[in-house]
Amino acid sequence: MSQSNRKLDCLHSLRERILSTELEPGTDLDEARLCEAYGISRTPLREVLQRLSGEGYIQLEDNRGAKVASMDVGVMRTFFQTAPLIYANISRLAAENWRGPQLEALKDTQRAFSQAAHAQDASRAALCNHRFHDLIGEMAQNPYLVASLNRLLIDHTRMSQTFYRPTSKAEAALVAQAIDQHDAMIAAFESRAASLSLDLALKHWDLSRDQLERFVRPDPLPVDVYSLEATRHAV
Amino acid sequence: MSQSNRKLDCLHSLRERILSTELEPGTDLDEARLCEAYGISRTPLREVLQRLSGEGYIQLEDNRGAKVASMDVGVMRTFFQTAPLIYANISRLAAENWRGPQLEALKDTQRAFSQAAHAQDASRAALCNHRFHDLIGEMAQNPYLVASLNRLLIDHTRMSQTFYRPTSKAEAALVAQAIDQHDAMIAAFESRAASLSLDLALKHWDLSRDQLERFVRPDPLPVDVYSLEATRHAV
DNA sequence: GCAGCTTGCATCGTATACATTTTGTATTAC
DNA sequence: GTAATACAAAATGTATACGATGCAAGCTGC
Repeated sequence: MSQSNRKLDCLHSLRERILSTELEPGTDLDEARLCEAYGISRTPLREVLQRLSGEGYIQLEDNRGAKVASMDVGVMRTFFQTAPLIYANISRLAAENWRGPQLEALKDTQRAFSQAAHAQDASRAALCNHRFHDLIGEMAQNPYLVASLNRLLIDHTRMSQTFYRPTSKAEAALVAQAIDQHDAMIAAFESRAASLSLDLALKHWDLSRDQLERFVRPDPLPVDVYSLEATRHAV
Repeated sequence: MSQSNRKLDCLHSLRERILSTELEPGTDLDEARLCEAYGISRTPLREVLQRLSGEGYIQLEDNRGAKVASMDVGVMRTFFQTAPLIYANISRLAAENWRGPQLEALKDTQRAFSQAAHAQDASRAALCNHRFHDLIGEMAQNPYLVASLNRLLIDHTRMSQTFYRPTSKAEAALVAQAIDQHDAMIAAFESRAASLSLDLALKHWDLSRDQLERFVRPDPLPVDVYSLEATRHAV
Protein backbone atom coordinates (compact mmCIF):
# COMPACT_ATOMS: atom_id res chain seq x y z
CA MET A 1 0.00 0.00 0.00
CA SER A 2 2.95 2.28 0.32
CA GLN A 3 4.52 3.62 -2.78
CA SER A 4 7.52 5.49 -1.44
CA ASN A 5 10.80 3.66 -1.43
CA ARG A 6 11.72 4.50 2.11
CA LYS A 7 8.49 3.11 3.52
CA LEU A 8 8.88 -0.14 1.58
CA ASP A 9 12.55 -0.25 2.52
CA CYS A 10 11.56 0.07 6.14
CA LEU A 11 9.06 -2.78 5.83
CA HIS A 12 11.50 -5.13 4.12
CA SER A 13 14.40 -4.16 6.33
CA LEU A 14 12.46 -4.79 9.52
CA ARG A 15 11.28 -8.15 8.20
CA GLU A 16 14.84 -9.20 7.43
CA ARG A 17 16.25 -7.89 10.69
CA ILE A 18 13.63 -9.86 12.61
CA LEU A 19 14.14 -13.03 10.56
CA SER A 20 17.91 -12.83 11.03
CA THR A 21 17.39 -12.29 14.78
CA GLU A 22 19.47 -9.12 14.56
CA LEU A 23 16.33 -7.91 16.32
CA GLU A 24 15.90 -10.66 18.88
CA PRO A 25 12.52 -11.98 20.03
CA GLY A 26 11.06 -9.70 22.66
CA THR A 27 13.07 -6.62 21.62
CA ASP A 28 11.25 -3.33 22.18
CA LEU A 29 10.86 -1.25 19.02
CA ASP A 30 10.95 2.50 19.60
CA GLU A 31 8.95 4.46 17.05
CA ALA A 32 11.01 7.65 17.20
CA ARG A 33 14.29 5.78 16.79
CA LEU A 34 13.00 3.80 13.80
CA CYS A 35 11.61 6.97 12.20
CA GLU A 36 15.01 8.58 12.35
CA ALA A 37 16.80 5.46 11.13
CA TYR A 38 14.59 5.05 8.06
CA GLY A 39 13.98 8.72 7.37
CA ILE A 40 10.20 8.55 7.52
CA SER A 41 7.71 10.11 9.86
CA ARG A 42 5.71 8.35 12.51
CA THR A 43 2.48 7.97 10.56
CA PRO A 44 3.86 5.73 7.80
CA LEU A 45 6.10 3.94 10.28
CA ARG A 46 3.12 3.07 12.43
CA GLU A 47 1.36 1.71 9.37
CA VAL A 48 4.39 -0.49 8.69
CA LEU A 49 4.25 -1.72 12.28
CA GLN A 50 0.53 -2.46 11.96
CA ARG A 51 1.24 -4.51 8.90
CA LEU A 52 4.11 -6.40 10.50
CA SER A 53 1.83 -7.12 13.41
CA GLY A 54 -0.76 -8.57 11.05
CA GLU A 55 1.92 -10.77 9.48
CA GLY A 56 3.03 -12.05 12.88
CA TYR A 57 6.49 -10.48 12.97
CA ILE A 58 5.77 -8.21 15.92
CA GLN A 59 3.21 -7.75 18.66
CA LEU A 60 1.55 -4.45 19.52
CA GLU A 61 0.34 -3.55 22.99
CA ASP A 62 -1.85 -0.59 23.91
CA ASN A 63 0.21 2.44 24.84
CA ARG A 64 3.26 0.23 25.21
CA GLY A 65 4.67 0.12 21.73
CA ALA A 66 5.81 -2.77 19.59
CA LYS A 67 7.82 -5.86 20.47
CA VAL A 68 9.44 -8.40 18.21
CA ALA A 69 7.30 -11.55 18.39
CA SER A 70 8.50 -13.84 21.14
CA MET A 71 9.47 -17.47 20.70
CA ASP A 72 8.50 -19.11 23.95
CA VAL A 73 8.82 -22.80 24.49
CA GLY A 74 5.07 -23.44 24.40
CA VAL A 75 4.85 -22.15 20.86
CA MET A 76 7.88 -24.21 19.83
CA ARG A 77 6.04 -27.41 20.66
CA THR A 78 3.16 -26.24 18.50
CA PHE A 79 5.57 -25.40 15.72
CA PHE A 80 6.98 -28.92 15.48
CA GLN A 81 3.47 -30.30 15.64
CA THR A 82 2.14 -28.15 12.80
CA ALA A 83 4.97 -27.66 10.34
CA PRO A 84 4.92 -31.04 8.56
CA LEU A 85 1.17 -30.83 7.97
CA ILE A 86 1.38 -27.44 6.30
CA TYR A 87 4.67 -27.94 4.47
CA ALA A 88 3.51 -31.23 2.97
CA ASN A 89 0.18 -29.89 1.77
CA ILE A 90 1.68 -26.67 0.43
CA SER A 91 4.26 -28.66 -1.50
CA ARG A 92 1.64 -30.90 -3.06
CA LEU A 93 -0.50 -27.93 -4.06
CA ALA A 94 2.53 -26.12 -5.47
CA ALA A 95 3.24 -29.06 -7.79
CA GLU A 96 -0.36 -29.03 -8.96
CA ASN A 97 -0.99 -25.30 -9.28
CA TRP A 98 2.20 -23.41 -10.15
CA ARG A 99 2.12 -21.44 -13.35
CA GLY A 100 3.91 -18.97 -15.53
CA PRO A 101 7.30 -17.73 -14.39
CA GLN A 102 6.97 -18.94 -10.80
CA LEU A 103 9.25 -21.93 -11.29
CA GLU A 104 11.98 -19.75 -12.80
CA ALA A 105 11.81 -17.44 -9.80
CA LEU A 106 12.19 -20.48 -7.58
CA LYS A 107 15.26 -21.63 -9.51
CA ASP A 108 16.82 -18.16 -9.19
CA THR A 109 16.27 -18.21 -5.45
CA GLN A 110 17.74 -21.69 -5.20
CA ARG A 111 20.90 -20.47 -6.97
CA ALA A 112 21.21 -17.55 -4.57
CA PHE A 113 20.60 -19.91 -1.65
CA SER A 114 23.28 -22.32 -2.80
CA GLN A 115 25.81 -19.52 -3.22
CA ALA A 116 25.12 -18.05 0.20
CA ALA A 117 25.37 -21.47 1.83
CA HIS A 118 28.71 -22.23 0.20
CA ALA A 119 29.99 -18.79 1.18
CA GLN A 120 28.92 -19.60 4.75
CA ASP A 121 26.92 -16.37 4.81
CA ALA A 122 24.52 -17.73 7.38
CA SER A 123 21.95 -14.95 7.56
CA ARG A 124 21.78 -14.57 3.79
CA ALA A 125 21.37 -18.33 3.38
CA ALA A 126 18.57 -18.36 5.93
CA LEU A 127 16.81 -15.47 4.15
CA CYS A 128 17.17 -17.20 0.77
CA ASN A 129 15.78 -20.37 2.25
CA HIS A 130 12.89 -18.33 3.64
CA ARG A 131 12.24 -16.85 0.23
CA PHE A 132 12.46 -20.30 -1.38
CA HIS A 133 9.67 -21.67 0.77
CA ASP A 134 7.70 -18.45 0.55
CA LEU A 135 7.72 -18.81 -3.24
CA ILE A 136 6.48 -22.40 -2.93
CA GLY A 137 3.63 -20.93 -0.92
CA GLU A 138 2.81 -18.56 -3.78
CA MET A 139 2.90 -21.45 -6.21
CA ALA A 140 0.36 -23.37 -4.12
CA GLN A 141 -2.25 -20.67 -4.85
CA ASN A 142 -4.00 -21.29 -1.55
CA PRO A 143 -4.37 -18.11 0.52
CA TYR A 144 -5.73 -20.04 3.49
CA LEU A 145 -2.80 -22.40 3.95
CA VAL A 146 -0.33 -19.67 3.02
CA ALA A 147 -1.45 -17.74 6.07
CA SER A 148 -0.24 -20.64 8.22
CA LEU A 149 2.87 -21.19 6.15
CA ASN A 150 4.07 -17.61 6.48
CA ARG A 151 3.78 -17.71 10.26
CA LEU A 152 5.61 -21.01 10.40
CA LEU A 153 8.39 -19.66 8.19
CA ILE A 154 8.98 -16.68 10.46
CA ASP A 155 9.81 -18.91 13.42
CA HIS A 156 11.53 -21.50 11.25
CA THR A 157 13.91 -18.94 9.79
CA ARG A 158 14.68 -17.40 13.16
CA MET A 159 15.51 -20.81 14.63
CA SER A 160 17.61 -21.85 11.65
CA GLN A 161 20.09 -18.99 11.99
CA THR A 162 22.79 -21.31 13.30
CA PHE A 163 22.06 -23.94 10.66
CA TYR A 164 24.05 -22.46 7.81
CA ARG A 165 27.20 -21.80 9.80
CA PRO A 166 28.40 -25.43 10.00
CA THR A 167 31.00 -26.17 12.63
CA SER A 168 31.86 -29.67 11.45
CA LYS A 169 32.05 -31.75 8.29
CA ALA A 170 28.94 -33.63 9.33
CA GLU A 171 26.97 -30.40 9.61
CA ALA A 172 28.27 -29.14 6.27
CA ALA A 173 27.04 -32.38 4.71
CA LEU A 174 23.57 -31.70 6.08
CA VAL A 175 23.52 -28.28 4.45
CA ALA A 176 24.60 -29.86 1.17
CA GLN A 177 21.78 -32.35 1.57
CA ALA A 178 19.28 -29.55 2.09
CA ILE A 179 20.44 -27.95 -1.15
CA ASP A 180 20.01 -31.25 -3.01
CA GLN A 181 16.53 -31.64 -1.59
CA HIS A 182 15.61 -28.20 -2.91
CA ASP A 183 16.77 -29.28 -6.37
CA ALA A 184 14.72 -32.45 -6.12
CA MET A 185 11.66 -30.44 -5.15
CA ILE A 186 12.13 -28.12 -8.11
CA ALA A 187 12.31 -31.12 -10.43
CA ALA A 188 9.18 -32.61 -8.89
CA PHE A 189 7.28 -29.34 -9.31
CA GLU A 190 8.43 -29.05 -12.91
CA SER A 191 6.98 -32.46 -13.75
CA ARG A 192 3.80 -31.79 -11.75
CA ALA A 193 4.55 -34.81 -9.52
CA ALA A 194 2.17 -34.01 -6.69
CA SER A 195 2.60 -37.00 -4.44
CA LEU A 196 6.38 -37.01 -4.91
CA SER A 197 6.46 -33.33 -3.96
CA LEU A 198 4.60 -34.13 -0.78
CA ASP A 199 7.09 -36.87 0.12
CA LEU A 200 10.06 -34.63 -0.60
CA ALA A 201 8.62 -31.91 1.61
CA LEU A 202 8.31 -34.39 4.48
CA LYS A 203 11.88 -35.59 3.97
CA HIS A 204 13.06 -31.97 3.85
CA TRP A 205 11.19 -31.36 7.06
CA ASP A 206 12.83 -34.36 8.75
CA LEU A 207 16.21 -32.86 7.97
CA SER A 208 15.19 -29.43 9.24
CA ARG A 209 13.62 -30.85 12.36
CA ASP A 210 16.81 -32.59 13.47
CA GLN A 211 18.74 -29.35 13.11
CA LEU A 212 16.09 -27.22 14.77
CA GLU A 213 15.79 -29.56 17.73
CA ARG A 214 19.53 -29.23 18.16
CA PHE A 215 18.97 -25.47 18.33
CA VAL A 216 16.21 -25.81 20.90
CA ARG A 217 17.93 -28.56 22.87
CA PRO A 218 21.69 -28.35 22.20
CA ASP A 219 24.12 -31.03 23.25
CA PRO A 220 24.64 -30.88 27.02
CA LEU A 221 27.87 -29.44 28.28
CA PRO A 222 30.44 -32.17 29.03
CA VAL A 223 30.65 -33.13 32.67
CA ASP A 224 34.45 -33.43 32.58
CA VAL A 225 37.36 -33.57 30.16
CA TYR A 226 37.16 -37.32 29.74
CA SER A 227 33.60 -37.30 28.42
CA LEU A 228 34.54 -34.30 26.22
CA GLU A 229 37.24 -36.39 24.54
CA ALA A 230 34.80 -39.28 24.16
CA THR A 231 32.21 -37.03 22.50
CA ARG A 232 34.77 -35.68 20.04
CA HIS A 233 35.85 -39.06 18.81
CA ALA A 234 32.26 -40.24 18.60
CA VAL A 235 31.54 -37.63 15.90
CA MET B 1 -3.78 -2.13 19.98
CA SER B 2 -6.21 0.74 19.93
CA GLN B 3 -7.65 1.87 23.20
CA SER B 4 -10.37 4.34 22.27
CA ASN B 5 -13.91 3.02 22.06
CA ARG B 6 -14.69 4.58 18.74
CA LYS B 7 -11.66 3.07 17.07
CA LEU B 8 -12.46 -0.37 18.44
CA ASP B 9 -16.11 0.12 17.51
CA CYS B 10 -15.04 0.91 14.00
CA LEU B 11 -12.87 -2.20 13.81
CA HIS B 12 -15.58 -4.52 15.10
CA SER B 13 -18.32 -2.87 13.10
CA LEU B 14 -16.42 -3.16 9.84
CA ARG B 15 -15.64 -6.80 10.57
CA GLU B 16 -19.31 -7.55 11.15
CA ARG B 17 -20.51 -5.57 8.17
CA ILE B 18 -18.11 -7.46 5.93
CA LEU B 19 -19.01 -10.85 7.42
CA SER B 20 -22.71 -10.15 7.02
CA THR B 21 -22.08 -9.03 3.41
CA GLU B 22 -23.78 -5.74 4.18
CA LEU B 23 -20.50 -4.60 2.64
CA GLU B 24 -20.35 -6.91 -0.36
CA PRO B 25 -17.13 -8.38 -1.71
CA GLY B 26 -15.37 -5.88 -3.93
CA THR B 27 -17.03 -2.82 -2.38
CA ASP B 28 -14.84 0.29 -2.37
CA LEU B 29 -14.30 1.76 1.08
CA ASP B 30 -14.00 5.54 1.15
CA GLU B 31 -11.81 6.83 3.96
CA ALA B 32 -13.53 10.17 4.38
CA ARG B 33 -16.99 8.61 4.50
CA LEU B 34 -15.95 6.04 7.11
CA CYS B 35 -14.24 8.74 9.20
CA GLU B 36 -17.44 10.70 9.36
CA ALA B 37 -19.55 7.61 10.05
CA TYR B 38 -17.45 6.45 13.00
CA GLY B 39 -16.44 9.89 14.26
CA ILE B 40 -12.71 9.32 14.08
CA SER B 41 -10.02 10.97 12.05
CA ARG B 42 -8.21 9.49 9.09
CA THR B 43 -5.07 8.40 10.93
CA PRO B 44 -6.72 5.89 13.28
CA LEU B 45 -9.12 4.81 10.55
CA ARG B 46 -6.24 3.98 8.27
CA GLU B 47 -4.68 1.92 11.03
CA VAL B 48 -7.94 0.01 11.35
CA LEU B 49 -7.89 -0.61 7.61
CA GLN B 50 -4.29 -1.82 7.78
CA ARG B 51 -5.26 -4.26 10.46
CA LEU B 52 -8.31 -5.51 8.58
CA SER B 53 -6.08 -5.99 5.57
CA GLY B 54 -3.71 -8.10 7.63
CA GLU B 55 -6.63 -10.21 8.80
CA GLY B 56 -7.83 -10.75 5.24
CA TYR B 57 -11.09 -8.82 5.46
CA ILE B 58 -10.08 -6.17 2.93
CA GLN B 59 -7.43 -5.55 0.31
CA LEU B 60 -5.37 -2.38 0.04
CA GLU B 61 -3.95 -1.08 -3.22
CA ASP B 62 -1.42 1.72 -3.56
CA ASN B 63 -3.09 5.09 -3.98
CA ARG B 64 -6.36 3.35 -4.75
CA GLY B 65 -7.92 2.83 -1.38
CA ALA B 66 -9.44 -0.21 0.25
CA LYS B 67 -11.78 -2.86 -1.14
CA VAL B 68 -13.71 -5.55 0.66
CA ALA B 69 -11.94 -8.85 -0.06
CA SER B 70 -13.35 -10.48 -3.17
CA MET B 71 -14.74 -14.00 -3.36
CA ASP B 72 -13.93 -15.13 -6.86
CA VAL B 73 -14.68 -18.63 -8.03
CA GLY B 74 -11.03 -19.69 -8.08
CA VAL B 75 -10.69 -19.08 -4.36
CA MET B 76 -13.96 -20.92 -3.69
CA ARG B 77 -12.48 -24.13 -5.08
CA THR B 78 -9.52 -23.67 -2.77
CA PHE B 79 -11.84 -23.04 0.13
CA PHE B 80 -13.64 -26.37 -0.21
CA GLN B 81 -10.31 -28.10 -0.63
CA THR B 82 -8.78 -26.63 2.53
CA ALA B 83 -11.57 -26.23 5.06
CA PRO B 84 -11.92 -29.87 6.23
CA LEU B 85 -8.17 -30.19 6.82
CA ILE B 86 -8.02 -27.13 9.05
CA TYR B 87 -11.37 -27.56 10.79
CA ALA B 88 -10.61 -31.16 11.71
CA ASN B 89 -7.16 -30.44 13.08
CA ILE B 90 -8.28 -27.35 14.97
CA SER B 91 -11.10 -29.33 16.55
CA ARG B 92 -8.76 -32.09 17.68
CA LEU B 93 -6.30 -29.60 19.16
CA ALA B 94 -9.12 -27.71 20.87
CA ALA B 95 -10.19 -30.90 22.66
CA GLU B 96 -6.62 -31.49 23.80
CA ASN B 97 -5.58 -27.96 24.74
CA TRP B 98 -8.55 -25.89 25.94
CA ARG B 99 -8.27 -24.54 29.43
CA GLY B 100 -9.78 -22.27 32.02
CA PRO B 101 -13.01 -20.52 31.15
CA GLN B 102 -12.79 -21.10 27.40
CA LEU B 103 -15.38 -23.85 27.40
CA GLU B 104 -17.87 -21.66 29.28
CA ALA B 105 -17.40 -18.91 26.71
CA LEU B 106 -18.10 -21.46 24.01
CA LYS B 107 -21.31 -22.57 25.73
CA ASP B 108 -22.45 -18.95 26.03
CA THR B 109 -21.88 -18.41 22.34
CA GLN B 110 -23.73 -21.60 21.52
CA ARG B 111 -26.75 -20.36 23.49
CA ALA B 112 -26.71 -17.06 21.61
CA PHE B 113 -26.34 -18.94 18.34
CA SER B 114 -29.28 -21.19 19.09
CA GLN B 115 -31.46 -18.24 20.01
CA ALA B 116 -30.58 -16.29 16.88
CA ALA B 117 -31.21 -19.32 14.68
CA HIS B 118 -34.63 -19.97 16.21
CA ALA B 119 -35.49 -16.30 15.85
CA GLN B 120 -34.50 -16.62 12.18
CA ASP B 121 -32.14 -13.65 12.65
CA ALA B 122 -29.87 -14.83 9.86
CA SER B 123 -27.01 -12.38 10.11
CA ARG B 124 -26.85 -12.64 13.89
CA ALA B 125 -26.87 -16.43 13.67
CA ALA B 126 -24.08 -16.35 11.12
CA LEU B 127 -22.01 -14.05 13.34
CA CYS B 128 -22.61 -16.26 16.39
CA ASN B 129 -21.56 -19.28 14.37
CA HIS B 130 -18.44 -17.36 13.33
CA ARG B 131 -17.67 -16.57 16.92
CA PHE B 132 -18.29 -20.19 17.94
CA HIS B 133 -15.66 -21.49 15.54
CA ASP B 134 -13.34 -18.60 16.30
CA LEU B 135 -13.43 -19.60 19.98
CA ILE B 136 -12.60 -23.18 19.05
CA GLY B 137 -9.58 -21.73 17.29
CA GLU B 138 -8.52 -19.99 20.50
CA MET B 139 -8.96 -23.23 22.41
CA ALA B 140 -6.64 -25.03 20.00
CA GLN B 141 -3.74 -22.83 21.16
CA ASN B 142 -2.05 -23.07 17.79
CA PRO B 143 -1.29 -19.65 16.26
CA TYR B 144 -0.13 -21.18 12.99
CA LEU B 145 -3.32 -23.07 12.17
CA VAL B 146 -5.47 -20.28 13.59
CA ALA B 147 -4.10 -18.01 10.88
CA SER B 148 -5.61 -20.34 8.30
CA LEU B 149 -8.79 -20.87 10.28
CA ASN B 150 -9.56 -17.16 10.57
CA ARG B 151 -9.24 -16.67 6.83
CA LEU B 152 -11.45 -19.67 6.14
CA LEU B 153 -14.07 -18.41 8.57
CA ILE B 154 -14.30 -15.04 6.84
CA ASP B 155 -15.34 -16.62 3.56
CA HIS B 156 -17.37 -19.33 5.27
CA THR B 157 -19.45 -16.79 7.17
CA ARG B 158 -19.99 -14.64 4.11
CA MET B 159 -21.19 -17.62 2.09
CA SER B 160 -23.44 -18.91 4.87
CA GLN B 161 -25.57 -15.78 5.04
CA THR B 162 -28.49 -17.52 3.36
CA PHE B 163 -28.13 -20.63 5.50
CA TYR B 164 -29.93 -19.43 8.59
CA ARG B 165 -32.96 -18.10 6.76
CA PRO B 166 -34.55 -21.45 5.94
CA THR B 167 -37.20 -21.44 3.23
CA SER B 168 -38.48 -24.96 3.83
CA LYS B 169 -38.95 -27.50 6.59
CA ALA B 170 -36.06 -29.54 5.24
CA GLU B 171 -33.73 -26.54 5.49
CA ALA B 172 -34.91 -25.73 9.00
CA ALA B 173 -34.09 -29.31 9.98
CA LEU B 174 -30.55 -28.82 8.73
CA VAL B 175 -30.12 -25.75 10.90
CA ALA B 176 -31.40 -27.72 13.89
CA GLN B 177 -28.90 -30.43 13.04
CA ALA B 178 -26.07 -27.87 13.00
CA ILE B 179 -27.09 -26.72 16.48
CA ASP B 180 -27.06 -30.32 17.73
CA GLN B 181 -23.63 -30.87 16.23
CA HIS B 182 -22.33 -27.82 18.11
CA ASP B 183 -23.64 -29.34 21.35
CA ALA B 184 -21.96 -32.64 20.54
CA MET B 185 -18.68 -30.85 19.89
CA ILE B 186 -18.92 -29.02 23.22
CA ALA B 187 -19.47 -32.35 25.00
CA ALA B 188 -16.50 -33.90 23.19
CA PHE B 189 -14.26 -30.99 24.15
CA GLU B 190 -15.42 -31.18 27.75
CA SER B 191 -14.37 -34.83 27.99
CA ARG B 192 -11.10 -34.19 26.10
CA ALA B 193 -12.15 -36.67 23.41
CA ALA B 194 -9.67 -35.67 20.72
CA SER B 195 -10.43 -38.18 18.00
CA LEU B 196 -14.19 -37.83 18.49
CA SER B 197 -13.84 -34.05 18.19
CA LEU B 198 -12.05 -34.52 14.90
CA ASP B 199 -14.82 -36.76 13.57
CA LEU B 200 -17.52 -34.35 14.70
CA ALA B 201 -15.76 -31.48 12.96
CA LEU B 202 -15.70 -33.44 9.72
CA LYS B 203 -19.40 -34.30 10.06
CA HIS B 204 -20.17 -30.66 10.78
CA TRP B 205 -18.19 -29.71 7.69
CA ASP B 206 -20.14 -32.18 5.55
CA LEU B 207 -23.34 -30.47 6.59
CA SER B 208 -21.93 -27.01 5.93
CA ARG B 209 -20.49 -28.04 2.59
CA ASP B 210 -23.83 -29.20 1.23
CA GLN B 211 -25.38 -25.88 2.17
CA LEU B 212 -22.50 -23.80 0.86
CA GLU B 213 -22.43 -25.62 -2.45
CA ARG B 214 -26.08 -24.82 -2.84
CA PHE B 215 -25.10 -21.17 -2.36
CA VAL B 216 -22.36 -21.38 -4.95
CA ARG B 217 -24.30 -23.57 -7.35
CA PRO B 218 -28.02 -23.10 -6.66
CA ASP B 219 -30.68 -25.34 -8.13
CA PRO B 220 -31.10 -24.57 -11.83
CA LEU B 221 -34.15 -22.63 -12.86
CA PRO B 222 -36.92 -24.97 -14.04
CA VAL B 223 -37.15 -25.33 -17.78
CA ASP B 224 -40.95 -25.31 -17.73
CA VAL B 225 -43.86 -25.57 -15.35
CA TYR B 226 -43.98 -29.35 -15.57
CA SER B 227 -40.44 -29.84 -14.25
CA LEU B 228 -41.17 -27.16 -11.62
CA GLU B 229 -44.04 -29.25 -10.31
CA ALA B 230 -41.84 -32.36 -10.36
CA THR B 231 -39.08 -30.61 -8.38
CA ARG B 232 -41.53 -29.44 -5.76
CA HIS B 233 -42.91 -32.84 -5.03
CA ALA B 234 -39.46 -34.37 -5.01
CA VAL B 235 -38.51 -32.25 -1.97
C1' DG C 1 12.18 3.54 57.73
C1' DC C 2 8.58 2.36 54.77
C1' DA C 3 4.19 2.81 52.26
C1' DG C 4 1.47 5.54 49.42
C1' DC C 5 0.92 9.46 46.70
C1' DT C 6 2.41 13.03 43.47
C1' DT C 7 4.98 14.87 39.93
C1' DG C 8 7.79 14.67 35.79
C1' DC C 9 9.38 12.51 31.69
C1' DA C 10 9.08 9.48 27.95
C1' DT C 11 6.16 7.36 24.70
C1' DC C 12 1.94 6.44 22.42
C1' DG C 13 -2.65 7.95 20.12
C1' DT C 14 -5.22 11.43 17.45
C1' DA C 15 -6.16 15.41 14.71
C1' DT C 16 -5.15 18.57 11.19
C1' DA C 17 -2.61 20.59 7.50
C1' DC C 18 0.06 19.80 3.41
C1' DA C 19 2.06 17.08 -0.67
C1' DT C 20 1.46 13.71 -4.11
C1' DT C 21 -1.10 10.78 -7.04
C1' DT C 22 -5.06 9.51 -9.55
C1' DT C 23 -9.10 10.33 -12.25
C1' DG C 24 -12.63 12.58 -14.74
C1' DT C 25 -13.70 16.15 -17.93
C1' DA C 26 -13.29 19.52 -21.22
C1' DT C 27 -10.95 21.56 -24.90
C1' DT C 28 -8.25 21.43 -28.98
C1' DA C 29 -5.86 19.52 -32.79
C1' DC C 30 -6.11 16.35 -36.48
C1' DG D 1 -16.01 12.81 -35.10
C1' DT D 2 -12.24 10.87 -32.66
C1' DA D 3 -8.34 10.97 -29.89
C1' DA D 4 -4.97 13.09 -27.19
C1' DT D 5 -3.62 16.39 -23.88
C1' DA D 6 -4.07 19.55 -20.22
C1' DC D 7 -6.29 21.05 -16.30
C1' DA D 8 -9.20 20.59 -12.23
C1' DA D 9 -11.13 18.05 -8.48
C1' DA D 10 -11.04 14.32 -5.36
C1' DA D 11 -8.72 10.90 -2.87
C1' DT D 12 -4.61 8.96 -0.98
C1' DG D 13 0.06 9.40 1.44
C1' DT D 14 3.04 12.08 4.72
C1' DA D 15 4.54 15.31 8.21
C1' DT D 16 3.96 17.73 12.39
C1' DA D 17 1.74 19.36 16.51
C1' DC D 18 -0.91 18.45 20.50
C1' DG D 19 -3.36 15.66 24.02
C1' DA D 20 -3.48 11.17 26.67
C1' DT D 21 -1.38 7.38 28.96
C1' DG D 22 2.04 4.74 31.51
C1' DC D 23 6.19 4.26 34.14
C1' DA D 24 9.61 5.80 37.52
C1' DA D 25 11.71 8.63 40.71
C1' DG D 26 11.17 11.66 44.52
C1' DC D 27 8.49 13.53 48.22
C1' DT D 28 5.43 13.53 52.19
C1' DG D 29 3.04 11.52 56.03
C1' DC D 30 2.63 8.04 59.26
